[in-house]
Amino acid sequence: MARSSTRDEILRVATERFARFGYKGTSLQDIAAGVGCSKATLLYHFAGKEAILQELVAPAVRDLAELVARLQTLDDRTVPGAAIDGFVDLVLRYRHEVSLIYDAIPQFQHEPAFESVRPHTDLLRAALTGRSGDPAGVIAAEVLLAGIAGVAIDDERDAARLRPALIAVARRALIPPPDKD
Amino acid sequence: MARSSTRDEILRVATERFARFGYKGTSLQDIAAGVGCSKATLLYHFAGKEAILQELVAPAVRDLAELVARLQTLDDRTVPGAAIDGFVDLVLRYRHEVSLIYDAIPQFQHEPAFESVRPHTDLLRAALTGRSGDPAGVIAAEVLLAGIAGVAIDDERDAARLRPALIAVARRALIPPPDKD
DNA sequence: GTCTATAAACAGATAGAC
DNA sequence: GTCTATCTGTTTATAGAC
Repeated sequence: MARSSTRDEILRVATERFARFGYKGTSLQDIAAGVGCSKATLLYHFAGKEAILQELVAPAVRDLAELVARLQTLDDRTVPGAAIDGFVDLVLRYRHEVSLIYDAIPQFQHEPAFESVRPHTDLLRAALTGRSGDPAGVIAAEVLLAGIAGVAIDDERDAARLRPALIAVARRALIPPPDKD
Repeated sequence: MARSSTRDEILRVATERFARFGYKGTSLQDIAAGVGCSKATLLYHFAGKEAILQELVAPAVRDLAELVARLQTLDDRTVPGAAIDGFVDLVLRYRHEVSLIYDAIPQFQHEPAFESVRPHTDLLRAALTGRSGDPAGVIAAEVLLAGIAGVAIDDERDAARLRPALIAVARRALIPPPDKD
């Protein structure tokens, strides 16, 4: 498996444009211009605009599922730290795709390629709170999930520099310091 | 000042649809259907789709400017707490509008109605960090700003219940606990 | 596999009747 | 102030030549 070029280039340009201007804000024309081909060529390689989106997010959705499955094996005490590390790594590995998923979820949440995202982020949120169910903790976890994803879209910044800062803020916000009595 | 009805109803429906599906994801047709009138009626009351957007965000942008101006008068020690309280209140007062501003900024940041948003959020971010300029602190502030705005869009939840939880997570993440030596 | 040409649907916006 | 009808441009997608 290797040679394809045009197909890969379409995916590369589409990922970048979708993340910058949103799914609705990017036309096939825009992508074709970026690739240097015609719209018809795009639609030779993909069944439609939505098929490009689905192929784009598939690896990120798959890795989210893997992360959540791995977290299920941990106990309530160790799971928040692992969830933080895992989510930050996921988001930095798929910066463009994650922001695109946030963008497209309102429209495509019931499409096959997206239907697992909501339940998995629910489990991830539960893992971040040590499955405590505490309402304030749940809200804190949501703030961190949305915030980390929102910051990661800005790919001007070096992932290696971003990673420790994102992990640090999440730990400070979500993991209570040990009692001092 | 009182009677108008149709015009107010257009703004109400547009705010809700823009927040749910994004500016690009909402057509004049969608808004007209929600209001129960024709597209032509929309365009009698407003110069165009963008004019609806601008009128929608104006109060939120104005209050953001007021908040930032007020924060400028505070010293570096007290400013982070005031910035957190002020931003949470702003976001809860304009839940739909704030998420809409996040959505529309990439496209309209240079339009008159939006041009003050970036500089003001820069000042707000600086206020959240006590103007320390510490890179990790700046990233933490961005995570909290984006995360709080992201959570506030979900208006299923009671603002009175959300407020203390949002303030608590922001304080925990952004304001270092007093030294214990 | 890639192109040009074109279809079909939809967008925002206007004209003019009521 | 609201409507129907229409214009114009853009969108996704297809047909068919090369």
